[in-house]
Amino acid sequence: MNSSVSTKERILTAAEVLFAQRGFDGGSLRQLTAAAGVNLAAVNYHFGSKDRLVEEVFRRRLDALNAQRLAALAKVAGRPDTTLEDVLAAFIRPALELSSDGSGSLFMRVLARAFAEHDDNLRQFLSENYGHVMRQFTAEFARLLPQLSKEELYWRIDLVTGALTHAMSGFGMIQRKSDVPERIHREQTAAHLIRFSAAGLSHP
Amino acid sequence: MNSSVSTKERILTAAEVLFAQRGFDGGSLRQLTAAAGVNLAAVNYHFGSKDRLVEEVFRRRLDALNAQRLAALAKVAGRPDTTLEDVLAAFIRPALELSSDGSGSLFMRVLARAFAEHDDNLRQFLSENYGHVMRQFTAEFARLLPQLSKEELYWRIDLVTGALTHAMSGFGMIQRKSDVPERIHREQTAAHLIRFSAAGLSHP
DNA sequence: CGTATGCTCAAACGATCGTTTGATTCCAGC
DNA sequence: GCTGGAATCAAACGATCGTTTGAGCATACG
Repeated sequence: MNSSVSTKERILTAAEVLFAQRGFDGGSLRQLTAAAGVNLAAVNYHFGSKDRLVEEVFRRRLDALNAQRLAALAKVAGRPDTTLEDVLAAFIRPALELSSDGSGSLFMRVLARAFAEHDDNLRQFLSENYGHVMRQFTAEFARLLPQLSKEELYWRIDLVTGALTHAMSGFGMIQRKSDVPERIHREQTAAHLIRFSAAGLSHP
Repeated sequence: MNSSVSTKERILTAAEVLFAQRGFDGGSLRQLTAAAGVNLAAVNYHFGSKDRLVEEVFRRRLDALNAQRLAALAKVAGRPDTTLEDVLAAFIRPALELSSDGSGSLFMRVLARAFAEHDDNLRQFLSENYGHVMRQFTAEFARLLPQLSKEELYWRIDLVTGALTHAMSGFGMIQRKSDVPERIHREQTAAHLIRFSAAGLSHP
């Protein structure tokens, strides 16, 4: 009874769900392979180790996320009529829209969780692979907020990231208990985040 | 070579350090008891189980934190000349000042990590034991921000919590690499958080 | 002095972990 | 139809986990 999707992708999808629920240490390969309907040894065969599987889980989603962020930023960056809200939307909306493909909302919890764990290896991985995205956003924020010192700007962007991370990590959970359609809830979250962050960033 | 501090407290202190570094699942009782210089069985003897030890780690710090928060809030709540920044300071400063006793900054990472993990048991524990604190703060915020709807206020307080949690979780790490005295760094963090949050909370 | 109580200790328990192995099945290419 | 590499499988490996056990030690009380 082979399904149409490959074993590798079934593992990746099941990994997102399991890691979001139990964490990276808490979710075992036996639980994972049982949920995915594949053999236990398949993880080590296709990915080499559990750690490399975790890395692939991140890479698959983050590549798409940061590509969307950069594409959205490119549409508004450098233009004279661009507002702070435009740049914040480019930064925030793709992160929340990851949930549009079903298991994406679970991945957001995985990411937020890993981010909060401050694992040094993960941070280095994120910095190496996606640091240039943050650099581009920071440059555009600096252009729109010339009155802020570099240090002040870094501080405020970090607080925006914190609010976004927190909202992402709670997204899947609130969603579960609510009967509001996911799309609407996502829009509300994005709108609140953007307005809150714009006010926090631009205050004198 | 018995130290002057009790075995129970040595375990609790070592637990904060270990759990902050490795997480609750990643840190084992053998690593913990080795670092604390006590026997492996001491944890189960004094606390019953690893889970109850984790609970005690939280309770010891959070009792003090929320007592400080409520004391600070009581000084300003209900008064006609109280500002939004005053209430935010009562909410934020005790959380950051937990670091003043050395291993406290590690506990902040533990707490932020656990909070991000959205463990259902932990959330229930926090809600049952410290929910009244959040309720009092929410009431005072509502008094100072009468133009906001209840729903709008909940949203914004949640974003403030996210920014605070994020700042707390990064506190220990940034501190390690910096040569700025901890007290100064804490003041800067608090000042940025309060101003950022006040702007985000009070925007129209 | 005898003994009860609180605590510490080395050792072992069963369970579960990530990983490896070697046989087996599958399927494309000659 | 045969062959060879890719993929899957059950089974086992050694390591580590949280927890339990029972003997040993200390101190306080009758």
